[in-house]
Amino acid sequence: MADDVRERILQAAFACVARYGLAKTTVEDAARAAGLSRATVYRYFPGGRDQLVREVISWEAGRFFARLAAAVAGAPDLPALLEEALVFAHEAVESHEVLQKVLQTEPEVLLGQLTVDADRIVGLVKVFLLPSFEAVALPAGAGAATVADYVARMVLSLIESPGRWDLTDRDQVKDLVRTELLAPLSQV
Amino acid sequence: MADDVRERILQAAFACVARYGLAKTTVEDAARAAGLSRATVYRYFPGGRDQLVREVISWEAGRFFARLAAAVAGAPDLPALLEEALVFAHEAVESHEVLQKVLQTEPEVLLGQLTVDADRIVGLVKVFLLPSFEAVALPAGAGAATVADYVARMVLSLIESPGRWDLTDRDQVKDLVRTELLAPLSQV
Amino acid sequence: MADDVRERILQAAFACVARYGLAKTTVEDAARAAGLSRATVYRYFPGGRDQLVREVISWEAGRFFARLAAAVAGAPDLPALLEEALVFAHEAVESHEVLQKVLQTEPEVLLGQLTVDADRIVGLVKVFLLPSFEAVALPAGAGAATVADYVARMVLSLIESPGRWDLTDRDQVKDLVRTELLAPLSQV
Amino acid sequence: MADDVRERILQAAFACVARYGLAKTTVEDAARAAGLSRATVYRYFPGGRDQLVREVISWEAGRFFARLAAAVAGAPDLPALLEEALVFAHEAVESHEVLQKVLQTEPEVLLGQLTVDADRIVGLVKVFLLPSFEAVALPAGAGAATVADYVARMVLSLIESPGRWDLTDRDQVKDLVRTELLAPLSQV
DNA sequence: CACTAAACGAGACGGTACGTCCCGTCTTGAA
DNA sequence: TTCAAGACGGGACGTACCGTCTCGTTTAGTG
Repeated sequence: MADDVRERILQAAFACVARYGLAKTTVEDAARAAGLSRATVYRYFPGGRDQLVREVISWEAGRFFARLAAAVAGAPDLPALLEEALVFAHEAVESHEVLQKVLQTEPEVLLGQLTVDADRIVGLVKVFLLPSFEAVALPAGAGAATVADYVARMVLSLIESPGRWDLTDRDQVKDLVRTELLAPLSQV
Repeated sequence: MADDVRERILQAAFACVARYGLAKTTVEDAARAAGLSRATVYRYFPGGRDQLVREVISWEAGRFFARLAAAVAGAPDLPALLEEALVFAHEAVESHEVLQKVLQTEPEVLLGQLTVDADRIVGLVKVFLLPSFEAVALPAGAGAATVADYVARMVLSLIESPGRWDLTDRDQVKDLVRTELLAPLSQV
Repeated sequence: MADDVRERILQAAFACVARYGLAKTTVEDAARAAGLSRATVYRYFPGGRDQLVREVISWEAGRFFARLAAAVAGAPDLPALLEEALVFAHEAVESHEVLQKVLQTEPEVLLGQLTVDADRIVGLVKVFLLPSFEAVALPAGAGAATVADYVARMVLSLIESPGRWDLTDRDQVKDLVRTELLAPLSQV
Repeated sequence: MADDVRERILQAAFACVARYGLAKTTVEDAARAAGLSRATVYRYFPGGRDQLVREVISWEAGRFFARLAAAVAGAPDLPALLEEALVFAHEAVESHEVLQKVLQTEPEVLLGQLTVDADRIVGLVKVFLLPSFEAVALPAGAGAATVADYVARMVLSLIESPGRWDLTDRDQVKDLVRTELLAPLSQV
C-alpha cells in the first residue's frame, strides 16, 4: 500500500517532467498529478524535491532496463543477447520522448544525475549480464564479474555515442559485438 | 573596463562557490563578494543565476587549461608534452580544493555542466595539442585534427578515471603515453 | 482567524504609516510590524502595496466613524446629535496625529484616496444619520434618504473646512446646526 | 532656450501620461519622448519624477485656464462671462480625453494632486474674474476680492459636480448664473 | 579664432522595493 | 492513524525605476 503511493507519486512526477521539464516540475505539480497533498509527498520523500527528482530519474531508468530485460529474454546465446540489447536499447533511447525532450531542453540536470548514478547504472547492466558470462568460457585470469563490468561499460558507452557504428543495422551490430565486445575475451 | 567588472564578478562568484557550494551560491552572494550591486550582476549576466553559474564553471575550466598550458610550455617533444600534461592535470585535479569539494557534496550540478560543455572542453584540449601533431609524422590517412581529437579524448578520459595507471608515477605515465597514446599512431 | 491576521496587518501597516508616512511605508515594514512574512501579506492583499495602502486608509476611516458613532450615541434628538457629531468630529480630526502628519507631509496620496472614496464615506455618514431622519417630520416631498444625503455632505464639508464657524465653540455649533443644517428642512 | 527645453519636457511627459497613465509614466519615457536624455530631465526637474508629475498636472491645468480665458475673452458683461465660462469649462472637462482617461483609471493620483493644488487653482480663477467684479457695483461691505473668491469656488464646484443643472443647456446656465451666482450679490 | 564654460547624451552604477515563486514545516480537521 | 488542505516563514529570484555620477561631445559665448 505504501509502495503503491510511492509508485503513484513517482509516476505522477514523471508525467510532470514530461510536460514541464525537470527544472520546472514542482513538488506541488507532482502532488496534484498524483491526487495527493504536498504534505504526503514529503512523507514519502523526506529529502524533498531533490530526492523526488533523483528518484524519478532512477525509477524511469529502472523501468528502462526492465523493458530491456524483457526484450532480450529470448536470446539463445551471449552474442545474440548483446546484439539484441544494443539494438533495442539504442532504439529505445532514440524514441524515448521524455528523455529526448529533456536532453534537448535541459541536459545539465539529467546528465548530472546520470553521471552521478553512473556506477549504479553500470551495476544494473552488469548484474543483468553476469549470468550469461558465468555460463561461458572466459580467458584465463578473467573473472566473470570483471568481464561483465567491462562489457557493461562498453555497451553503455556505445548506446550513448555509437561512434562509427549504425546501431540500427543488425549486420553492423553483429559485427560490432563480435569484433569489439567479445573478441578480446576469447584471446587466451 | 567592462571586462574588468565581468571578471570581478566571475572571480567573486567562484569564491562564493568555494565557500558555499554551487547550489547555495546566491546572486546576492556573488554581488556582495564582488563589491557590486545585484542589479549590476544582472546587467552583465542577463541570463541570471543560471548563466552566472555556467560561466563560473567555464571560466575556472579556462583558467585550469591556461595553467596546464603554462605547465607544459617547456616540453621538448610530443611524448614529453603528453607526459607532462597528464601528470600535471592529474595532480591539479586532485589538489583543486573547490573542485574536489563540489565533486563530493554536489556532483550533479558540476558534472551536468561539464557533460554539456564536454565538446567545448575537448575542443580546448584539441586546439592545444594540434600544433604538436602538425609538426610530427603521422600514419597515412590520419589528419592532425583527427589524431588530436582522439588523443584529447583519451587524455581527458584518463584524467577523469586513470584506470590501472598511477598518474603520480612518472615512469608509468611515460609507459602509458608510449603504449596507449602514441603507439597506435606510429603504425603505418 | 483569517480576519484576525488581516486585521493585524492593517493595524501594523497603520502603525508604519504613523512612523514612516504613506509613501515610505513598505510591504516589508508592514509585514515585520505584524510579525508576519511578506509572503503572507501578499496572501491577504493580493493587490500588493496599493491595495494595502488603500485598505489601511479605509480601515482607519472606518474606525474613525465607529468612534464618532460611539460619541454621539447618547444624543437625545437630531439637533443634539448633529451638534455632538460636528464637535466631536472636528476635534477628532484636529487631534488625529497620524492624519495631521500625513496631511502636512504628503497630502496628495491621502487626499487622492479620500476623494476617490468620497462616495463611500458619504454613504457611511448617511447610513449613520438615516435612522434619525426617519423618526422626524420632514418637509413635504423630501425623503429621509435625500435629506440624510444632503446633511451628510454638509457635515463632511463643514468638518473639512468650517469656513466662518468655530467648531470648538458649542454655541456657534448649535447656531450652525439650526440655521444651516436644519432650517432648510423645516420650511414646508 | 532653457524654458524651451522645460516646455518640451512637460509636453512630452504629458503625451506619455496620455499613453501610459500617470502611474506608469517613467522619467525615461518622458525623456525619450522629449528627445532628451534622462540626465537632462533631472537637470530641469531636480525633484525627480514627483516634481515632474506635479508640474505636468499644473502645466496642463494652466493651459486649460488659458483656453478658458481665450474662450470668454469676448464676453460683454459679467453674466455673459460667467455663462460662457461655465459652458466652455464643462464642455472642455468632458471632452478632455487624457483627463477623462486618468480620472477613470487612476483617479487617486490626479485628484490628490488637484486637491492639494486646490488653493492655487481657486486663485487662478479668482485672478481671472477679479477685473470683472471691480468694474461692477457690489453689495455694501463686500470687497471685489471676497466676491471673486466666492464665485470662483462656486464655479469650480459647479464644473466638478453640476448637481441639478445641465451645463450643456445655455438657458439653464443663464438661469443658474442669475439665480445662484449673482443674485446674492445684488441684494444690498 | 581659439578657448573656456555650459548644456547635453550616453550610460554605468548603487540602491530599493516590488511581486512571484517555491520550498519545507506545521497545524487542523475529517475519514 | 493517515491523509487532505492549506497557512505560514523563509528566502531567492528577476524586474523595474529611481537618483547619482562620470565621461565625452557638442555648442555657445568671450577674450
